[in-house]
This record gives sequence, structure tokens and C-alpha cells, in this order.
Amino acid sequence: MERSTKQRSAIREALETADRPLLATEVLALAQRIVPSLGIATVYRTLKALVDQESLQVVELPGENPRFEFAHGHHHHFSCKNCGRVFDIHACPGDFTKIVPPGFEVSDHELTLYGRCAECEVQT
Amino acid sequence: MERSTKQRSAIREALETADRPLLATEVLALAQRIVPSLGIATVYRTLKALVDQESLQVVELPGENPRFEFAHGHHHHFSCKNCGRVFDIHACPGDFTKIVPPGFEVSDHELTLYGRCAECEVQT
DNA sequence: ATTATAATGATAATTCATTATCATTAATAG
DNA sequence: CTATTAATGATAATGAATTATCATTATAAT
Repeated sequence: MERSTKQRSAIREALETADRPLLATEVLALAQRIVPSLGIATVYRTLKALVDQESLQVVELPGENPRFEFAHGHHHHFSCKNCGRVFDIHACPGDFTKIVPPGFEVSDHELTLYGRCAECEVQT
Repeated sequence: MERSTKQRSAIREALETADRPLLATEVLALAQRIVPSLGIATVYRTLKALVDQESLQVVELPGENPRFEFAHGHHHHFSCKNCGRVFDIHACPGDFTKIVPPGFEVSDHELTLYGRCAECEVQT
């Protein structure tokens, strides 16, 4: 049977608290605040299991490693060029069917915005 | 001095004829129709050189290897879920500054559309 | 408390794209 | 045509993320 361990709850905790898609290495760093001995293998194992059971969804941004966040339907992302963090955008510009050439059928889309997040904007 | 070789012109030819961003392996396959002996190392070397001199631009799609196309400014892409080919979309939905949270500054964006290209739509 | 075994952590192994190496080939200046 | 050396192609090496291995640890049923 499946066992509940402090490592797994730390990983869940990290993902919940961050409330933004995290790289495997970010999950490791954040979860290690709770369980310092946590290893990267356990992070990958746990992320894979959570994705398999569809609790987590994978966020792929152009040219970057996969990030992970709790599944919550269609939305987009903002990538801060200053701090590197990625944030959810809870809005969708909607319909892109009209900008494709004749004969093409659009079924889905991915949008990534780039710039500076509020925190970085204030600082520098 | 730089020499002009049949390999290089075959690679250029492949990129021009395709008129869509190509993976290194796609460049190899297409250019080998002209120069069958062409090796993958030459493809990578030539692509790198063309990118360095800014003749080519790199197209990164989520979770995929880089593609290459002749540079021609800001535009977007359509990825066919059936044939795997990627096409240019010569249109831009424009301004996404309003959908981000307060304090966030948008400087750029990437949009990828998914679906079936005209060719695949006709077939199946 | 004891036991069975799921889970962990360290790290070796794997995967796969890309780059480096080097003997051979071929473009071009003279 | 000849000589110089840039370019090529086969393939070994590299780099980086992810996965597998396995001895050890710790959960939870009894």
C-alpha cells in the first residue's frame, strides 16, 4: 500500500505554497526547507507519480525544463526575465482560429508572456 | 577564408525550400536529397554559423528541440499534431499587457497554435 | 514491539542532443 | 596544376536532465 512520508508532504507543501509552476530543482530547494535531507531522486519520483495520477500538470516553456503545478485547467504563463520565476496568468485571450491560413484547424494554443514580475519591477 | 561548398548550399537550399522552421534532423534529411553523403555534424556546424551571423533564427517550441528558419522578425507558429511539422503564422494577436496582474510588465510574448495543417486536414 | 516491505537517498547509469576530434577530402589562391 | 588549409564525415566525447540500482530507513499492519 502507499505510505505517507514527510518527504512527500514536503513536496506537496512546496508546490502548494509556491502557487506557481516549479522546476524539479525548485521543488527540491523549497521542500528541503522542510526536510533538509530530501534527495533529488525522491523529488523526481514523487513528481512523476503525481503527474501520472493527474494531480500535477507539466508546464513546458520554450527552451526550458519542465515545471510542475497542481492541475487547474487551461491558463497561461508569465516568465520573469529578471528572477526567472514563472507565474500563472488566469486569463486567456481566447480565439486564434482566424489568424491561421485557410485549411488549418486550431485545436489548442500555448501563450507565454515575458517581462518583469511585480516584485522585480519594484526593486531595480 | 570561407569556402563555398555543396554541403552548405544544400543546407541553405533545404531551409529556403521548406519555408518553415526545421529541426536539425529535418535539415539533414532534406539536404541529403541534394547531397546524400551529408553528415549531421556539418548540419550542426552550419546551423550554428548561420545563427551566429544572424541569418537564421532559432524557434523554440514548448518541450521540443530547437528549429531553424531564416530570420524575418516577430511572428508565431502553428504545430501540426498530425504530421509534426511547424509552420509560420504571419500575424500577431498583438497586445497582452492587459491580462497580467497589477505591477507586471510585459515586454514580449510567444504564441504557439496546435491543430491540423491544411494538408493533414484534407487527408484523414 | 515486531515484521514486511514501501520509500528514501546516494550515486551510477541512461538518454539524447550537441560538440569535439581527427584523418581525409576538396575549394581556391597563385 | 600544385599547395595550402578550410571543410567534411564518422564517431567519440560531452553535458545535462532524468531514471535505475540497491543498501538502508521508516511506515503501518499485526
